[in-house]
Amino acid sequence: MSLPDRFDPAAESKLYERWLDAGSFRADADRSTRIGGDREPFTIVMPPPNVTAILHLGHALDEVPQDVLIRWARMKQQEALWVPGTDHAGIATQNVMEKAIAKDGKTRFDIGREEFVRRTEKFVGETGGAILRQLRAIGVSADWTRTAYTFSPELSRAVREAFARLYEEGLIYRGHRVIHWCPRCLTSLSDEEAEFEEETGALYQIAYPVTGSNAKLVIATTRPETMLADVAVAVNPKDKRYRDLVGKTVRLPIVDIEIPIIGDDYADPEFGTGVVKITPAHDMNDFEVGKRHNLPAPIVINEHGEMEEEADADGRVPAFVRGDDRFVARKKIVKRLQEIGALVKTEQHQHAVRHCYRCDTVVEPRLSDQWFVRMEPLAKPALEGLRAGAIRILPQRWEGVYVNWLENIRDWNISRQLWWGHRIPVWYCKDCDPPYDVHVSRTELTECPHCGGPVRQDEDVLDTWFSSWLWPLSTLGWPDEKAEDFRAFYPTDVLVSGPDIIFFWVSRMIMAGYHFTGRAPYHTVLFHGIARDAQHRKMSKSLGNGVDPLDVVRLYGADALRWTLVSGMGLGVDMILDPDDIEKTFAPGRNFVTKLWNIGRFLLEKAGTAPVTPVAEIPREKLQRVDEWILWRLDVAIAECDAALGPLRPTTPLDTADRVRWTEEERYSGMRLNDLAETARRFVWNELADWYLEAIKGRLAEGGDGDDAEVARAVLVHAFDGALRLLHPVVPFVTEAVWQQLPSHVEGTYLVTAEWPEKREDIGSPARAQEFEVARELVGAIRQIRAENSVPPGKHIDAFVIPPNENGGTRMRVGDVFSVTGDGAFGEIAAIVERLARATLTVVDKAPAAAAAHAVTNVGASLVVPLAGLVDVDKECSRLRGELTSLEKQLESLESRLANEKFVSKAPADVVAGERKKLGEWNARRQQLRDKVQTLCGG
RNA sequence: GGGCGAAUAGCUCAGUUGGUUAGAGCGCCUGCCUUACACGCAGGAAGUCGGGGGUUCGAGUCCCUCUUCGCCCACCA
Repeated sequence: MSLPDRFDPAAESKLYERWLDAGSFRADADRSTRIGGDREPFTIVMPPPNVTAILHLGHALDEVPQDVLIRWARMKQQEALWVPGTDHAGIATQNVMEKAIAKDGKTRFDIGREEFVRRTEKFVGETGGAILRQLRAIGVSADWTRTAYTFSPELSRAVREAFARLYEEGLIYRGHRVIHWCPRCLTSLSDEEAEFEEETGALYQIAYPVTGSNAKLVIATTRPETMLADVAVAVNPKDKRYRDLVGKTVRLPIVDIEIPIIGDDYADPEFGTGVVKITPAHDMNDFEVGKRHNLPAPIVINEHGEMEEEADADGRVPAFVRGDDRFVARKKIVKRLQEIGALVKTEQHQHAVRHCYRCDTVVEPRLSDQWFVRMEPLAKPALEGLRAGAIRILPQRWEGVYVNWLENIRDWNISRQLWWGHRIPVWYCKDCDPPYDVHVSRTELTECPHCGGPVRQDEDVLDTWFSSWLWPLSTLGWPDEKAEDFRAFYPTDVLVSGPDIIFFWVSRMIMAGYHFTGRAPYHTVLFHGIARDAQHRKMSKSLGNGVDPLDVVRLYGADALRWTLVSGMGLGVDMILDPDDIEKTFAPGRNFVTKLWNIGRFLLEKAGTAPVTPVAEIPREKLQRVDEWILWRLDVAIAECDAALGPLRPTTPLDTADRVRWTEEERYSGMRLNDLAETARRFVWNELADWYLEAIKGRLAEGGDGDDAEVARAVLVHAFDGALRLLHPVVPFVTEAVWQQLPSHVEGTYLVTAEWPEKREDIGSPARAQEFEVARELVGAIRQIRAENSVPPGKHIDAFVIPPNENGGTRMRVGDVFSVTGDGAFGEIAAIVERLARATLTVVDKAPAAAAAHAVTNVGASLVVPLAGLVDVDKECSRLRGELTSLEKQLESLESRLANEKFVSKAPADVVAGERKKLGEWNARRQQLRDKVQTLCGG
């Protein structure tokens, strides 16, 4: 039986189908220990891609780590659930639709709200699943039977429940204030959706004549067009220059009306001229000042960002700018001010201007009525959760960002003047008295619950993030807390996301989790970096510098893509990929896949398909040193992979039984997926393939001792099986394909659900394994000498091994070849050297002068191989003594701390336990060091 | 204006309580189509760990400072 010499990436989709058919990704709520089952649940909710999205590398960066984690948990025999789904993405999707309509020269207003929503639904229905289908191509092992959608009837119910509950609790209110407005999207935005961008603009100084005097007040502004809506100028009451003017008036140029001079701390004497114009309707701060001084708020810019007066503007907008765009008007106003001599000066000014995060239009502050969520009460538990360790954020540096945002949280504007989204569940009744004006309802209202009269639903929709923040709850059945999935899988475990949505989404989910369920929605937040190109620019559609993951899959396979992403993914580090050379970028993954495949081929060819003896059943004495060595290396690899991934979940009780926290020791450990990849790669390639496989070729070959051949075969299968298990989360396809071919494979089983390997209990004394290291050292030394002397590869040589001896103030540190010659070790080692270095090993008591001379004069006939590991004793002794001194110092302080009753009684139990454990480790280390010093330095 | 991060081989990156000779992949050089694999094998060259100062027996790792790049936050018109 033989296989093609490459793994065919096209086979990946067939494997995926087989997993689906086997139900491998389906989680079973009944099995969760939380509702009486026998498996711990491990849950991840997928950050839902926008329904209109097509797969890009950002998705892969998001999904692949999640897939690694969920596959790992699944193999750890957890009841692993990964909930997939999509986001209706209100403003983003609406923009897409508006662009589509614009191709017919129409706007959404031309076709009307109902038709617009209908078309969007249709569009989403047609394309909505596409992104999820694409995810399958990269191996995403989500439970598709639980696919969710933020705008589905079920999740919409959660949205209404959340709104109603917050309203009833007084945490949602209607506010009349200046908000961020996008004049292109024609909607208000939250603070987070209005992003700052540094810009160089102009700072204009304008003179306002003081009424009844020749004096002028010079104000500074970056937005002169808003002066039309000025209702006052403010000076700082402590400012000696101006304080006598408070109470007087100035004449507003162009508009030609009188406005008061007021005193307010808001005016900063240090900035500009120390005088600031007050425009309540078009600036957030001015609005607050206006409120304090009871000033009107005339509006002179309309929703499209054009100069247009609305109510109470009293003819402030002169004819020459009426209808103009705000930026056109700005120029005209400046020109007019110049003409009438009111413009004092113009200077360059660097400032941050807010832009719409969806269309990049400069945001306009706009006075209007919106619904807000009072955030401060929600922020408190979210902060406390992090402090108590119920939640950890990796990498740690994002904790500060999270804390800072929550500590300075501002109320959340959740109204959007859009058509695509959850309609705000508020109805207004005209006929009732004002107290009954607003009706919030969980169900559709057709008549006023108070007077039975007609009601009108709020025209606005909710911020799309108002449904997103419920995602871990709503996808599991909330608000029905009796829902099976909710009971079985909430709280979830890990949330993987990009840090760019830490405020939009991650923090708000935590707030919602605590507020609505009293528990954090997950215990671990894992932030990954973003994809950048070779010039370190963010990959983006507009720059055209992206890598299409599907191209990579088609060319090299999903495993190659996953390998490159995972092995290159430092914790939270941006990923630099070259879109112009995807061969170079993804070849390492492809090559690795091929290597795995070929190890499989070798195994099949040389070891056949006959049933294989389990390693555990092989008597220890039948194992050769190389067998013990590779089994030991496997144990080490398993231990290192476990350490790289860390604990699945925290287990230390926080307060009640169902709440847990991370200990300090666990908190920042694990989740190093690149370490998993590297460790497993090193084992399977550099140890299993390069050494073990080469070393046993002779034993497997025909004519070898049947019994011993079976030992080698069994160990090989076992070690490779272990490697495939460790690697499966990273490269699921090729590992499954190869695993299915192993002689140990049981028909109908899949690696995807096979058990994660465990290291043997007793790996304490790998002495015989260590003896194999001598062989590795010898082979390395001989190969090196061969290469240096250009000995032809096929040429067989003799090699003499010189015993370690004292000379020139140095001693051999490793050199115990001779101590193991008596029990057969030398025979094993010699055989391996024979095979791997093509050299016949001869041990000599001392270097024969003839041999040495021969080595120089007649290379290839015989070589003298001094063992490596020469060490400068003086240097090494000084280092060891230093380490010992320092360790003893630290031990002393540790001992005194543990002797301190206050520390032992007051410090958290796990801290004390940790210190005790450390004490043990350090003592052992001290002994080790003392022994070393004793042997090496003689006391 | 505040805060954070990064700087390690030509490139992309590891380097977890300070401790043997700082690692990997790609690239480069030499030799090999050795019966699993040239998407491979063997060997090799290559790093004053951004600069300076400090703590220590010992610093890529801790402290201070400077330089360069990047990110986040912020109501200074």
